[in-house]
Amino acid sequence: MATIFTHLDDKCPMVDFVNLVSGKWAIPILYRLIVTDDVIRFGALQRAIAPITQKELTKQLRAFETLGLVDRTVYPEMPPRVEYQITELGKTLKPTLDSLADWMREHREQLMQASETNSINL
Amino acid sequence: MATIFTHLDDKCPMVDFVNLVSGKWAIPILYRLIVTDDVIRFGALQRAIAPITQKELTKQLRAFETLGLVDRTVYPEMPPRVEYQITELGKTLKPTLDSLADWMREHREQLMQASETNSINL
DNA sequence: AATAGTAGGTACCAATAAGGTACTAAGGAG
DNA sequence: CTCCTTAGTACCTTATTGGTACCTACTATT
Repeated sequence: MATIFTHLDDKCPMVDFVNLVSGKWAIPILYRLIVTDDVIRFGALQRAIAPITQKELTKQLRAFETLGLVDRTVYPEMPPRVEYQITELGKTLKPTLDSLADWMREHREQLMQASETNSINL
Repeated sequence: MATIFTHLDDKCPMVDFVNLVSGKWAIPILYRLIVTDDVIRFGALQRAIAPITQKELTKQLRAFETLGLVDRTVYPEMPPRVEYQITELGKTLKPTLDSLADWMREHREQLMQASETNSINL
């Protein structure tokens, strides 16, 4: 999951990045919270990032809370209500993730075609 | 590893992204190839992205080759020589990854401090 | 009144991904 | 002769992820 400081070296900021913000669903979760730009409940978040599992979403959100990227508010009701929101620190990732989303939208077809013609494990 | 198309939906470009460009070391590898902007041998690449293992680097590079993000040239010599280079398609990721590297450099201290005070699994 | 659905988890087990050696090839240096 | 080189591969162990089932207590349907 998140944050193994075994190799936080200056050599490569990306290695630092994967050590701090790791996990398959990390970027999709942060991106969804950023584009929402408001509080969002756990269930709504999960549906937006489908097919992430509850367990993974919980684990990642807790890690992001620890890093100060996400705020978590629990309402002691039944059934439970928990609201999440991107922090100011988390919002500083917006330009970067917007850029990544644009890149993906622009090159999705080409990438899919390449991997199909070169036959990859489906 | 790379490319499971089970859930390539339009809902979230980031979910598409993690399905195409997946793996812990994917971003560090692409970033290193992009900043190098020239051919680089397997060993040099591995040392630059330490502590990645040979196996992981090989696996990811093959996946990127399939996606058309990386060129691979084998020289039938002994000891073997294999050179890798980012493609034009791969270079289109440069602004995005530069932005991510800048973000990491700018917020590294804050993130590390947050995770230390909030005590995370080391 | 008994069941079904709700939302945010947790516990447990299976599947997958990643890491750690050791091994290979042909030649050159010591 | 032995060691060292490089880009892998094979084999095995560990870490991460996914797939159910279960819990809480209230509300709506049957």
